Amino acid sequence: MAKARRQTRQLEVVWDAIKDETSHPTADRVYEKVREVVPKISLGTVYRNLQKLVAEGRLQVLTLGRTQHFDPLVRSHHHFICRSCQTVYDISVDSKDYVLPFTVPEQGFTVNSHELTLYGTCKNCST
Amino acid sequence: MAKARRQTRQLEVVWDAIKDETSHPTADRVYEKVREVVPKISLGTVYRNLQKLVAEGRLQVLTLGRTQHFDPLVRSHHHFICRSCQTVYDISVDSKDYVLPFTVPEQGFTVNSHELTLYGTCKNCST
DNA sequence: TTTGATGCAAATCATTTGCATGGGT
DNA sequence: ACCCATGCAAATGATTTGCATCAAA
Repeated sequence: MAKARRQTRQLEVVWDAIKDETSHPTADRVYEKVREVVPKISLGTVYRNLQKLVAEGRLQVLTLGRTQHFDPLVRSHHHFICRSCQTVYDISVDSKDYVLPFTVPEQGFTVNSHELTLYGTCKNCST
Repeated sequence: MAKARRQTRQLEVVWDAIKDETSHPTADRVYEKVREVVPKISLGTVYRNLQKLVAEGRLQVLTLGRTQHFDPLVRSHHHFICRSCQTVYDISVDSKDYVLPFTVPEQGFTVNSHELTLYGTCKNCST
């Protein structure tokens, strides 16, 4: 049987806080934002709900350094990270002509997904 | 003036421990290995020397989850991570014609490097 | 001798977890 | 009522850092 999914105010508020974010916030950042609506929410609950959303495929996780960033844009896309200001930009893959034919090390390997990250300098930091 | 580079036994031993590794060891794993040669070395020193090697471009860092893995293979290559056993495989890029060209979000962005990671199931885990 | 490198332990940072209580269903 | 979700605080895991001492140069 499927696990009971429970509709709580906290989960709803966490989702509302991130669903339209394009800034790839950290859990802590989401916590601050959510606190404005539900001041008594705990950081642990924010983490638990973010995990839940990730498990459901409603969020994607991007690890930068040691910190997780959450990203509601789930359709296939890549990231551009500015080495100067650390800002993460989404790169949508409209022109899929850019997804490449992969060659895997040996026979017997199956590729299910991939992640492409570009590093460089963004517009703002190019001075 | 260039910073004084000091040749220590610890740095040498850390390098020796990792220079031919293909298993993408963590700092802790390197620590264990190095201890066999210099039992009194401290974990902090291992971290400091790994950082040093990374700064010099002799090692590459690969972050999996919250943990850094170190990789002496510095020539351009990608990674294949098995979702089942978490093993990291190197994929060398002989034909570099294989990722570029990139389309960046807007004008004014400069791409210096990129990282491509493939996820899937490796030979051993395919049963 | 000078001062960067080390060993040790305590500190930090992000995240997770145990447990008693609260609130969906 | 059942039992998942929450709040709180303590625990964890990886990495970093302060400081006195050591050892390359």
